[in-house]
Amino acid sequence: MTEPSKLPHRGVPEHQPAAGGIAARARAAAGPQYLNGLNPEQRDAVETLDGPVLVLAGAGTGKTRVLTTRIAHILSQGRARPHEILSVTFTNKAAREMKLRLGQMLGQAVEGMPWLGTFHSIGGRILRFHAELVQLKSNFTVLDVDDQVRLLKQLLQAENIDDKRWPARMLAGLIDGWKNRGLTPSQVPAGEAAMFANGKGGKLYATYQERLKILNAADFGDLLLENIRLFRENPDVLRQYQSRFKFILVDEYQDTNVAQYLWLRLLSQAPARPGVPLSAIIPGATESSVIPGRIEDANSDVQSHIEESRDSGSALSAHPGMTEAPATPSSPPKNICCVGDDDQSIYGWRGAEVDNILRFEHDFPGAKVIRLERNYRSTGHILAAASHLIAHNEGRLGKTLRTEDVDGEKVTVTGSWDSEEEARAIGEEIEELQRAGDNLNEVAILVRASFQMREFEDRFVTLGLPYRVIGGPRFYERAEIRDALAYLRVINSPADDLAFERIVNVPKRGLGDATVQLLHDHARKRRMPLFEAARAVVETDELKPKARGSLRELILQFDRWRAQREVTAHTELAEIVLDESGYTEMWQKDRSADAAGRLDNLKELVRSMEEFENLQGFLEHISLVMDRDGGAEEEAVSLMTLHSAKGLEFDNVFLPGWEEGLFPSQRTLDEQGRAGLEEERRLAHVGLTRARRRAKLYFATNRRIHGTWSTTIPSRFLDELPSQNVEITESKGGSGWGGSGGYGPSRFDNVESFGSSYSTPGWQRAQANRNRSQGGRGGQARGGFEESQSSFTGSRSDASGSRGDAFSGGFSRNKRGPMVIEGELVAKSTGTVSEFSLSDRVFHEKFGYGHVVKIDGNKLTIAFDKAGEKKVLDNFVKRT
DNA sequence: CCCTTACATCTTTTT
DNA sequence: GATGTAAGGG
Repeated sequence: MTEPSKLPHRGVPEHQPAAGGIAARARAAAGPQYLNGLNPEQRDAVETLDGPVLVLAGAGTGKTRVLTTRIAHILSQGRARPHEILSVTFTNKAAREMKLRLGQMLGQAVEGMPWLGTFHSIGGRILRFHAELVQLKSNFTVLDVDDQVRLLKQLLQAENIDDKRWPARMLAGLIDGWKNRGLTPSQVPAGEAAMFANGKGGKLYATYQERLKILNAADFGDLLLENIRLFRENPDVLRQYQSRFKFILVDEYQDTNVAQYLWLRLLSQAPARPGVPLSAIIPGATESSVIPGRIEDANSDVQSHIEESRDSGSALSAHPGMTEAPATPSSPPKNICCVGDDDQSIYGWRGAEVDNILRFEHDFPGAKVIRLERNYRSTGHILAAASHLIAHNEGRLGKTLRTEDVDGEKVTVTGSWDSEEEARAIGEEIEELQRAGDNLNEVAILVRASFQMREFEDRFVTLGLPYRVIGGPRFYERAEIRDALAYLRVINSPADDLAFERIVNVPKRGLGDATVQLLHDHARKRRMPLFEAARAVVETDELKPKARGSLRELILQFDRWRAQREVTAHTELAEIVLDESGYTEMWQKDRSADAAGRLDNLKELVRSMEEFENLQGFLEHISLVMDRDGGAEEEAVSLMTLHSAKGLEFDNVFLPGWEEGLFPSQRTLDEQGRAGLEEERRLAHVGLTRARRRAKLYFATNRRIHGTWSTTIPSRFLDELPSQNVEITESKGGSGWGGSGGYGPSRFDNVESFGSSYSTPGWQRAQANRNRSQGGRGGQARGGFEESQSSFTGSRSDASGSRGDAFSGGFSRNKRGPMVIEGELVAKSTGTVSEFSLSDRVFHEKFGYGHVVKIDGNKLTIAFDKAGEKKVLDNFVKRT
């Protein structure tokens, strides 16, 4: 606790004094006001306006400041007007913050930046202008995951596919993945399309898209994918946007997916004369010199990317641009500036392609790369720990974060007996901080998975420690909000079948599955929306009198509301609808604990409508811009996942649950192999770099996962921390462990006695593999891998080298996790012949007996007698 | 048609 | 261990 009480930068990391030399200072003095206080690299990033620029901005290096200052610079230099700058972010929050900061920098006039927003909101905006060109109407509905799944469920039923075996959610995930990769139904690789429902996947995707058009709806993926299609099929439209956007800025570029990449690429192909170097393009010139031929080249260029991705069957190589030559030099990309940090790419599982940032220079020839490596956030020890950890990753551009700050306190690692003790220890430490005068707003607990949160909540409730959970279900994803929106959607567009179906029996009106089915049949036969079908059906005697009566009543209500819409303010209309439909009443009568909260949410929804001019405008934006951000700013500890912590910073950061299987997540390791491990490591890096002054890591020896207690092993990431920046402390819980002084090897010897799995053949074989590769050369497994990844040797030997690592020796060699990874790599690279053969009878601890149906290296597909078909590693089954 | 019981499932989640 | 979803009985 010898921390100096005031650090010069703390709390204002973006307003540090210029740290450059005399020359830099002189330039700064000469330049406009807003450039003051930028360091030389930041300033370079702001002032390099022409040509492609990639700003590699490490954690806490002033990324947002560079982006906003750059916009200010473009505007003040008269290089473009506000509506000629395209500036995309991923989150509404980031967009809001940029608007806010720009406003502060420029005085006002930010309203004139219509093209500052998220990928999806800008994509949606463009799409609405040209909706008819992609078979939509401009008031199309944006569906969320829920609607998507329900629609797909219907399609599955129509195709007579068992949605037990082929869940709609899975198909939704596949389609989402395809859209993320920029693939329209016809472009999906045949192998992948066949994966779902015995080859029907591709067709289902196609019919899904058709249904969306009939429903006048688009899902999130469509906002970009249909935009790309729009541009490709209508060069004149594309040209219009290409010449409008003089400058393009992209935030968090490491998180872009293929679709976003293609979209950016289309927009950034400047219509230019062949052979004119980019530097010669002066502002304004792009407008006048439009040469159609070149645009088509730009188009077909991107088209060929897509074609290519279709041809290559594998998901990995499907990334366009991975193998082909650089973009046509004669149509140079224009002024695009991407800011990102490959070390903070944590959304790979959602389709983000780290390769986009890794290949930037290749994709945009002549690109200038600027590294921001001066960290203005964390103390020396924290930064060193984070840097050393992330250095274990192989696939990165490489940055070295520096700080001029003091070393501060070492990063601490604390072991506890179980997760309960972990929560207790953290609770006590927070109370201690509180007593010492720290603000609770500067304390955060970052967990890997949300189920970890409960334990902390329980603890904090008993301690009376105020906390707030960040993340969780979004406001508009809550059932009551979606119900209310569904009513409004049916009023706005009677053809919105999904919305109609959602509320037709909410509250209960005696219109159950049978009735809905009847309406569906009727609607399908006459190719009309459900609502129209309902109108027709009530005139017949197909329904029982009771159902018929309530359906007629419902239709009359909607007719009345639609009429009222003309004469009533939209907020008032919403209140009337919620009231008259009996929806509010339904919750008022509900005696469950959260009913009151739901009613509050409904009020909040109506309140939020005030910001929009009318119902139409509200509905257009609601699904894109509604996010929580609960206002109440009382002093409280923040509790959130590592993912939602990105972009935030706190004085004190607690990082519990650093155990194998949980963090790194076993599932990620199983599914994504080495890439997954690296992403987990980036997540660890993100976690550490959130901390300004104190980062505290924890692991528990026992944790309850899925209801049963299991013994866990400290995360390998702990081993990867540099010992000189880490301090190992004893848990204050005091239970369980005798104080044998820290947790040395002896402790982990203890741990091992718990795990019976350590004597299994699989474990021993894995250990043998591990030892071989530890030895460096020679191991057959290792050799195979090195052949395919030539750069691996150097970085890895450094990484696993014994010097410096905090936990080298001792238990770190005895961990279970790495084996799986190594084993998988072995399987992939050497194609080791499995000791199993087809139709062998096998036994699995969890799934029971079965027989082998497919062998892929050491990965087996086994048809279990009871559990069905599963993929397992051969380590986990025994021949019978 | 609604309510009950059994059963499986169980990261992360910007839009 | 809790939660949500799907089939069965009233």
